[in-house]
Amino acid sequence: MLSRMTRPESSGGQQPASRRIAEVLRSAIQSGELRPGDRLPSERVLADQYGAARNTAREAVRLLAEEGLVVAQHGRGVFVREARRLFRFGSDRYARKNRETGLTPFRLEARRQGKSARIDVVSIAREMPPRDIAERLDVAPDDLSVVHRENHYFADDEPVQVVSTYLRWEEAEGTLLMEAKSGPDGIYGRLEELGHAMTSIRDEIFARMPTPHETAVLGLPPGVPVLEVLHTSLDQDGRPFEVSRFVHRSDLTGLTYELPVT
Amino acid sequence: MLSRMTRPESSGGQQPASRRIAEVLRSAIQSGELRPGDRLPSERVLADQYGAARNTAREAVRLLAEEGLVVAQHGRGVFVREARRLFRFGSDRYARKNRETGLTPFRLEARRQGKSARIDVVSIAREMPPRDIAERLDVAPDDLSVVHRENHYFADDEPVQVVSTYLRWEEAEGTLLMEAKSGPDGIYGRLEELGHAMTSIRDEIFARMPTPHETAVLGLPPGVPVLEVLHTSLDQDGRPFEVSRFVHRSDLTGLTYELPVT
DNA sequence: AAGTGGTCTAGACCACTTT
DNA sequence: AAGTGGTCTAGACCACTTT
Repeated sequence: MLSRMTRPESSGGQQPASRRIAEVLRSAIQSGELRPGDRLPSERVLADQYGAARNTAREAVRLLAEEGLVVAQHGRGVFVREARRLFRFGSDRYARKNRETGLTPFRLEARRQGKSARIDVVSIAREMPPRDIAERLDVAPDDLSVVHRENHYFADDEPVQVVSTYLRWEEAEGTLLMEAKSGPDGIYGRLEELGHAMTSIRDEIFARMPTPHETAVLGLPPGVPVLEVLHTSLDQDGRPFEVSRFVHRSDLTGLTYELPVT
Repeated sequence: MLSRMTRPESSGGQQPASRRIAEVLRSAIQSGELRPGDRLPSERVLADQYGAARNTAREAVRLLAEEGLVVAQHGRGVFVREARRLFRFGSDRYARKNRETGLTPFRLEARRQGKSARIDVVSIAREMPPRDIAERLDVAPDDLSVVHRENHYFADDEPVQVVSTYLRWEEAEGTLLMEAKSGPDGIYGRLEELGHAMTSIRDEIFARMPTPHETAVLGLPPGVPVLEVLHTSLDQDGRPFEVSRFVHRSDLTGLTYELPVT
C-alpha cells in the first residue's frame, strides 16, 4: 500500500480533506442548493470527485450527520434532513382545563397536525426511585417507596416521547393509580381526591445525547439529542406529590413556557 | 492485504466488533469501574485486547464520544467525562428584583460556585432580523428593523452561553440601547422608560447539535448538544418589545421554570 | 523518545435497496 | 445485477503530550 500518498495534493489548505469536503456539502445545504429530502452524492462518488479514499468521504458525511444536517439510510443513500419541529409542549399543558386523562394536550397537538395519537402504558410497578426522583418527591431513595408508571407517546405510530411518572407508593397502593385506566381526569383526578390540588409546578430542563436504549425506543437517527424534563407537581401546601421524567426527541419537540413576571 | 480476515473469529455475536467493544467500555463507565476523569485504554491497546484493527477500536471510542460519555484529548488519551451541570437558569431570572444590569442572575450563580463571571459585549449593530426573530418581535423581516446586541458569558474564562438580543431600531436609535453600558438596570431599565414594563415572558426551548461556529465559540467537545431558548418579553399591553436567542452549552447548563397552575 | 489521538489510503465483504 | 451505506483490515504519517 502506498502510504506516502496519505496527504494527496488535493488537500491544499490547512484543513483535513474530510473537513473540506464536509464544508462544501454544508454550504450546499445551507444555500439551498441541496434541499431537505435531497440525496447527497454517494460516498464512492464523493471520494472520486475529491481524489480521496472512500473512508475520507465517509468521514465528511459523518461530520454532517453528527451536526444533524443529514441522515444516512442503509442501501438508499444519505439525505438532507427535513427540518420539522412538530410538537410544541406549552406550559398550559398543566392547566386544569386540560386535565381529562392528563393526555389531552398531546392528543390535541396530534389532531392539529392531522396525525393519530397513541399512548402506550408500558409498565406500572412498585420500585426504588432513582436519586433525582427521590429528592424531588421527598421519599426514601433506598426503599420501594414509589410507583413507576411508564408511558410511550406515538404520533402516526412514530415514537415522540417517553414519560416516567413517579407517585408515592403509600398513596397509590390499592387505588386506581396502579391501573392503566386510572379513571376520570386521569391520575391527577385521583391525586386530587387524595387531597393534592396541583397548585404550582417546577420543570427542570436539560439536553443531552440519548442513551443506546433511548435511541432504540425513540428510533432516533444519529445527531439528534433528547430534551429531558424533570417535572414536579406541588400541591396547595407547596408539597411535591408527583414527579415525572419526560424524554423528548428534540427533532420533533419544542417546549414553550409562558409566565407572568413579578 | 488479507481482506478475508474482515470478520475475525472474536466478533462472535451478531453485533459488530466496534459496538461490542463500546458496550464493554460503557458498562465499565456506568458501573463506576471507570470513574469520571479516568483514562480509557489507548486505541492501540484496545485493538490488541480485542484482536481488532486500530480503526475498529477507534470506532468504538467514537460511539462513546457521540453519546457524550467520554472526551478525547489529542496526545493525552480519552477520558471519562465529568458530569458537572453547573449553571441553573431559573424563571426567576426575569423577576424585577433581579433587574440591575440584567446580568445579576448570571453573576449570582457564578459567585455561588466560586467562579469569576465575565460578560463580553461582542457587537451592537443595526441589522435585518432573522425570520424567527422578526415574527416574534413583530417587525419587518426584510428591513434593517432591529438592533442586534450579542453578548458572550464566561465563568472562569470558560464560555457558557451566547446571547443575541434584538430590539426595535425605531426605539433604540440614538439611545443608551445602542451602547455597551446601557445605564441603570440595563436595557430593561431603558425599555421601561420607553413605556415597556415587562409583564410576561414566553420562552421557547429547543435542543440541537451545535453549528461549527458554536462549537468553536463555546469550545464544545463532541457529543454535547446546545439548548436554544427563544425568549420574548411582553409589556403591559401584551406586546413584544424584546426578543433574545440564548444558546447554552448543555453540559454546563440547565433551565428551571416554576409557575402557578391555573 | 515514546505514547497518544487525528487523519488517511486502498482495498474487502456484508446488508440493504433499487433497477 | 448494480448501487448504497456499514464495518473492517493493516498499514502509514502527522500533531500533540508526556517521560
